[in-house]
Amino acid sequence: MSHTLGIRQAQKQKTRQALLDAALGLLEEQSLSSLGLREVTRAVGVAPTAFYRHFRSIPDLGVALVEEALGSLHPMIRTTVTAADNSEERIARAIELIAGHVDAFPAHVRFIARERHGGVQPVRDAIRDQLARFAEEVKDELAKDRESAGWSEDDLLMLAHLYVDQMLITASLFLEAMEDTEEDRERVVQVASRQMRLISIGRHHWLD
Amino acid sequence: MSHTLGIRQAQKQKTRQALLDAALGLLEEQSLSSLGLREVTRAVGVAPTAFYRHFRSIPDLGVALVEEALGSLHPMIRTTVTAADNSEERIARAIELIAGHVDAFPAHVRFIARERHGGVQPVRDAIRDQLARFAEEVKDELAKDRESAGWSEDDLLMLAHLYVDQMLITASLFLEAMEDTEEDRERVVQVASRQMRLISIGRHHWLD
DNA sequence: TGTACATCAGTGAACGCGCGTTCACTGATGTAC
DNA sequence: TGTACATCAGTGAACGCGCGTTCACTGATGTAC
Repeated sequence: MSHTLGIRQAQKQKTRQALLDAALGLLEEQSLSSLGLREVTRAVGVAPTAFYRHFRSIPDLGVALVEEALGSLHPMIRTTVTAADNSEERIARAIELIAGHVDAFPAHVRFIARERHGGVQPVRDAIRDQLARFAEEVKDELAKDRESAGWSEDDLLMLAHLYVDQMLITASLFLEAMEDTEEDRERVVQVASRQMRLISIGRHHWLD
Repeated sequence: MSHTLGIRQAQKQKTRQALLDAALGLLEEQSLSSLGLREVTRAVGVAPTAFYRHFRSIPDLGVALVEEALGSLHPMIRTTVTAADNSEERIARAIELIAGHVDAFPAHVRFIARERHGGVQPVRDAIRDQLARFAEEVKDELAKDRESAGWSEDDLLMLAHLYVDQMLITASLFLEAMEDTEEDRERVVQVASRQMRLISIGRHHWLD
């Protein structure tokens, strides 16, 4: 016998997820700071008051969206970093991974890029904390690489932040290029690859 | 005899500037996408309708703010890049320049960081265009350096974008650290310096 | 310098509208026996 | 299995409020003669 949720709880989760999805969709064209509670419930098709059964406020919903969005970025960043040393093929694969992630979760990527410096402080804080945790993980991943021999903890963390920021910049470029021609997208690939390569070269000669 | 504006035009410019200043102040705690016209006129002390004598809409005011804010960033980026080769002292000086600029124009820096990926498209477009122009200038500046011998135009532009992005990231870190202790600020200086150094090293060995 | 008219930055009343939040409610689901 | 009661996700009416925009206006500044 599988342990299923009660009908009530299952329905509640479904509505909650619908609110999150609707909000994410509406945030394609505006910032969280101007998103309205009624706007979200209207998009879902529930009464405005139903919102309060799930979230205290829009900023509260925003924080929940951070968890969801960075949950999806998590494996992407991890895999990308593992792939990102200075060999050409591995850099190319890392860039492809980022491009694929942006294609799969464009709204998540947009949300993080937009709200990272956005107008709602609890959300900014949540993103900052999650990205710091990512950087820590990336640091641990980098530490395993034999190229990291002789590196201090501080330097590894510095490099980890550089990689995380670079990935977000690249993801953001792919997002902007989503409706462009294949040629424009290729140009993004070229620039991102070269920037990643330059960082890899810097990493390689760091201890010279 | 100096050519002064008429009293009428001078007063109009003064009000216009007051609207821009008030908007910038209000944007410390929210995004442009949620900024209200009445909010801005209230802060200035004029009737809501006076707004229309100066701007069509809030996004229109936002575009004007981009010009103003990036006008102030312009000399900073230029000087920083000129200073940013791989010698330790020059990197330190570049970081100091960025820190000084953030101290002098925190609201401008915050506005650009926030609205670069914000919810108002015309403003995003204006920022993207201006940053692309900056990158072109930085490229021209880099081209003059003897270390750029043998570099392709594409590679120089790639490096220019990397520098511009890195400067914005650093500026944004200083902004977040503005109310922190001196120790926290020093940590930002350390990380930013090392990242800049790593990029410089990558640049130095690019043609190996 | 003075006068008569034109310009136009800023005003203030009025409008319709959507907002966030409160409250008592309903009725399906859950639970105790 | 059936019954009686409790829970609670979602409802719908109502509220006061601030919003963006329109319009005809005022009165200081500018201009022509």
